[in-house]
Amino acid sequence: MEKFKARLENALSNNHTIVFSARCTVDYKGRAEAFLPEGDRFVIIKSDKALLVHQPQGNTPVNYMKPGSRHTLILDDDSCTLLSENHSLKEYLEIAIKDIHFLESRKLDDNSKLSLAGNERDMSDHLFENPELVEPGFKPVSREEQTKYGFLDLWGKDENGILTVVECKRYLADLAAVTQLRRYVERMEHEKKQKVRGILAAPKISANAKKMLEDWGFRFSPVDPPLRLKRDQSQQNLFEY
Amino acid sequence: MEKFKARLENALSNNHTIVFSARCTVDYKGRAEAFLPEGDRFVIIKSDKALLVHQPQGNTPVNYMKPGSRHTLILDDDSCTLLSENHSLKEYLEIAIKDIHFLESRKLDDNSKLSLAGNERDMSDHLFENPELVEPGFKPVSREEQTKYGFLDLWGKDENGILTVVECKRYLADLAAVTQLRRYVERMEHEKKQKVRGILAAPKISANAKKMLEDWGFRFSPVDPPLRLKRDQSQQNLFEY
DNA sequence: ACACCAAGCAGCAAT
DNA sequence: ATTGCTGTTTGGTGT
Repeated sequence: MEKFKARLENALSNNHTIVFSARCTVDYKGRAEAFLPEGDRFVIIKSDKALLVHQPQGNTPVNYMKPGSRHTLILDDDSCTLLSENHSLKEYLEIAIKDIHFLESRKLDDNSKLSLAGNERDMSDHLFENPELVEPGFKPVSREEQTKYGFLDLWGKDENGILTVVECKRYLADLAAVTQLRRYVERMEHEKKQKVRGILAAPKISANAKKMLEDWGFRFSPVDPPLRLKRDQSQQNLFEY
Repeated sequence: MEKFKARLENALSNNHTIVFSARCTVDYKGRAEAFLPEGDRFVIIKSDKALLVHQPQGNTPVNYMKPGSRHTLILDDDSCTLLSENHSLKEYLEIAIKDIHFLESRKLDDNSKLSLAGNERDMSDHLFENPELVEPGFKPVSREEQTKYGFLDLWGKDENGILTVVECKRYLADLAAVTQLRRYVERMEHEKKQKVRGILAAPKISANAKKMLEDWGFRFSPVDPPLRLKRDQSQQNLFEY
């Protein structure tokens, strides 16, 4: 335990990224309150002092602390407690450690950022540049525009010159997407004192959402998910088969 | 590299939970497409075959694969590639490994589930049992009820017997919360053919949301966040100071 | 399986 | 800092 404490504190003070495996219980108190009974988990502390507790299953950490937390190890007789505090967020986490399986730490050298294609912004860009996909005669005017009643993905005029608001969804359009569109349409009608049309552009729409959309006189425009990243020849790889 | 391959494959076949640190690049193709240039990261593979790539900063993994993926290590001359595939989700991830810093794995014994208090359900329970917090004279009838137009947190009758729908939010009530409430109110008016009131119960509301709420004749009821877990004396601990 | 919704949401951009 | 909104959202619940 003393060895563990020394290694952990050294790693923390050197801004290493740390992972250890331990049998433990976890207590959390902050935005909510939670307790996790005894079991084996991996604990990660990053160089920005974010902390993650991972069980052997599932995509998400079972407990965590935000970056900028303070971590203190308190030794008991044959156990120890890792206390994580974030006073500014009023969040506190306590890992009662019964047994330590291993600890590794390392100064990670990584300044890279993920580049990603195929998000909703790409989709509204795509529709802005290919307006006939929304509907024939659609003339886009603006996209990604902030208003008091929300943030418009895309708007323009239809073939008859009527103001038209388009809300994009990458996958299924649901009830929330319809109410979102409706809010934008109403806001624009109120601002511009004229009739405004609403179009929901997505690959799919749920039955309930479709009914609500039609109740409100809006239109669904089936649109494929946005294009993928173009990659040069050197990045052609094992994906193709 | 051959040693790494042998250890990784052994750990995978024994359903260990694995963590290794490596200098690598990451490619993802699936719901979107992404590329992460070279850097040092931790990679975790869980016993359910979920995979996470963590950079030294930030709360969330920079890349990941869902549980049930298949992982294969392909050896090159002085490097190797970890290929993760999820055919049913059509997702593919490729980690091109330049250097390995360490690998640890372990069979984690953990059947525990997190117990959590202070979520939105607790809040609607609390208001159901203490209806005067919503407003004087409010008589709750039902909560957590599914309808065609959505899911009602709480509804009942006000002091004058008027049907009243309550939407709860644990923190800030925003524009989306107002449109959600509005959808429920309209649905219930349509179903019951009578006037229905709407109340948004939350600790706070944004200025824009408040304006929209009032435009629609709804009311904001300031309500404290829900109660925390009660803990017995044996669990009184280091949090208190 | 689909749909709807909360999340200790996180992270980002714009005000 | 607050607000609004997307997310390779995740995870849970109900139909």
